[in-house]
Amino acid sequence: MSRTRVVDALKTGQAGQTVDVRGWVRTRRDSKQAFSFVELNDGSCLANLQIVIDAAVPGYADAIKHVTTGASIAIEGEIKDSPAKGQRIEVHAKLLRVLGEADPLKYPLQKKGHSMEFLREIAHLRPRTNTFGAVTRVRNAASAAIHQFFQSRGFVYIQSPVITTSDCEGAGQMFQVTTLDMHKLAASGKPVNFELDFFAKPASLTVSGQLEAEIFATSVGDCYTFGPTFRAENSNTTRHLAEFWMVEPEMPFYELTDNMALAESFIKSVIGDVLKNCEADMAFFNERIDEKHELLSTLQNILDHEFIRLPYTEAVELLRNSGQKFEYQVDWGSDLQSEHERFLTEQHFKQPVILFDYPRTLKPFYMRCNDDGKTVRAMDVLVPRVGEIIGGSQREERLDVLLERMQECHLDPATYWWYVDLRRYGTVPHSGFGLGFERLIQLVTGLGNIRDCIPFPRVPKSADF
RNA sequence: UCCUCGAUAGCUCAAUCGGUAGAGCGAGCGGCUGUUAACCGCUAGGUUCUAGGUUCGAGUCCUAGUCGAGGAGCCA
Repeated sequence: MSRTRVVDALKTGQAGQTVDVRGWVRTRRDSKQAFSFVELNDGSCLANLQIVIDAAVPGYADAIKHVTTGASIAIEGEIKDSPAKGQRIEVHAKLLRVLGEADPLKYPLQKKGHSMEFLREIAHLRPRTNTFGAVTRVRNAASAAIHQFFQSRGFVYIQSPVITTSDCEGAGQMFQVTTLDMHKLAASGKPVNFELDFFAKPASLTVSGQLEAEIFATSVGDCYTFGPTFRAENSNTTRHLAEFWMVEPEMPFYELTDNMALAESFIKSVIGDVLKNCEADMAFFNERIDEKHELLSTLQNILDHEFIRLPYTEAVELLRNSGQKFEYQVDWGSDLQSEHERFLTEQHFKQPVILFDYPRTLKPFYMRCNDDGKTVRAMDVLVPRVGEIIGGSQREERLDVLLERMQECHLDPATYWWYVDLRRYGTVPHSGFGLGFERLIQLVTGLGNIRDCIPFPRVPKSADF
């Protein structure tokens, strides 16, 4: 007999069927003389399967002692309609095997709730909780939805390199990659000779796959990357990770307005898919994670309305005339503070906002310059709860302007020779954006801290597991 | 990196003016019960984050550090 997953047993199981179910014990409630109730979870869904084990099961008296929270068991039994409220069906065990015990004195997970901080310290066990089981399934569903969105539109999935020797876009501090012996180097007191290093030059972990994606956008067409990126910034916030996953589509012949439209339908599509495919998990987040129980309505609101499109210059005007008191003053030419962004998306519009046409001085060299000479075709998508979830732009496709901009940003075109080549040979208008995957998970799950949106968070001073 | 707060039982926390370290939950045992975040009783469980210092006496005050949380900056 093959194993039945709990999700299938609960969904389609009918009284009279014999099943083999296996998983981990969440709780056990005893009726001393008669039988025990066991809540079995195998991770296939949020809900547990209730197992009834009575004294007639071979070895009951001995085995039941080891059926404790966290233990793994295998059950052969018969599905019956449950006489009590709380579940449609239950399994009456005929055979019980304890596969792996979990010493109740030592097993760290209790029946009752734990703080998120504590669970981070036991990241190897936290997927066994309701919350992290749900996060894991939602993260999976969102990944699938992302590929589905792009694949159904003919986008090509590109694997951009994790190790790079180009200081891409200066998007942030980079983690160095080396095989040089640091102890020897430090002891020798001599300067580092990178010619002796593995790649014969300084190498780092990537901060973005965008520049590589542009190569493929200008060859195979619409494409996207979806992979890990690394920032060695000393950021200690609820919205930053040193290692995070980023989705970066890049499209030839797209102007900024096309880029915005794609970003909007992308976010809506993924949220819609997750709501549809993870109903129970999403209901759980709405009930148990979001204190106000507004998660589902917030997400539905995002689906139901068109994103606001607001030029940076108008946003500055709006903020200045809002009557709202801000800690930081709003000036044209300086970046909006998160309090300003939050005001726009959470209080003023109460829905996602796409800000665009930023001052060129605030943005990197590759963004396309507008004719006004002051702004570039940049866009940021702001969402309630999370803030900036997408950053993107139309790329500068004109060789002369690009070179001028690189000079302005004190970048050496020789370092970016291959990137410049894309403008030298058959250049086309093109656009793209980057979406922080964990921030999307934050938005969808309602979790307050991004460290709970990735299985094993890497942040300053912490990279356990 | 900066600002604020915090670290006490397995977990979540309390401990008044500097004077014998407690509770709830969890766990063990017993009872009760088609139970379901079950319920009732009993029991065990402590290097009060680390290193110094002040004091007759420090969980409590001082100094330094480590780690955590929230906010800010940077960004996705």
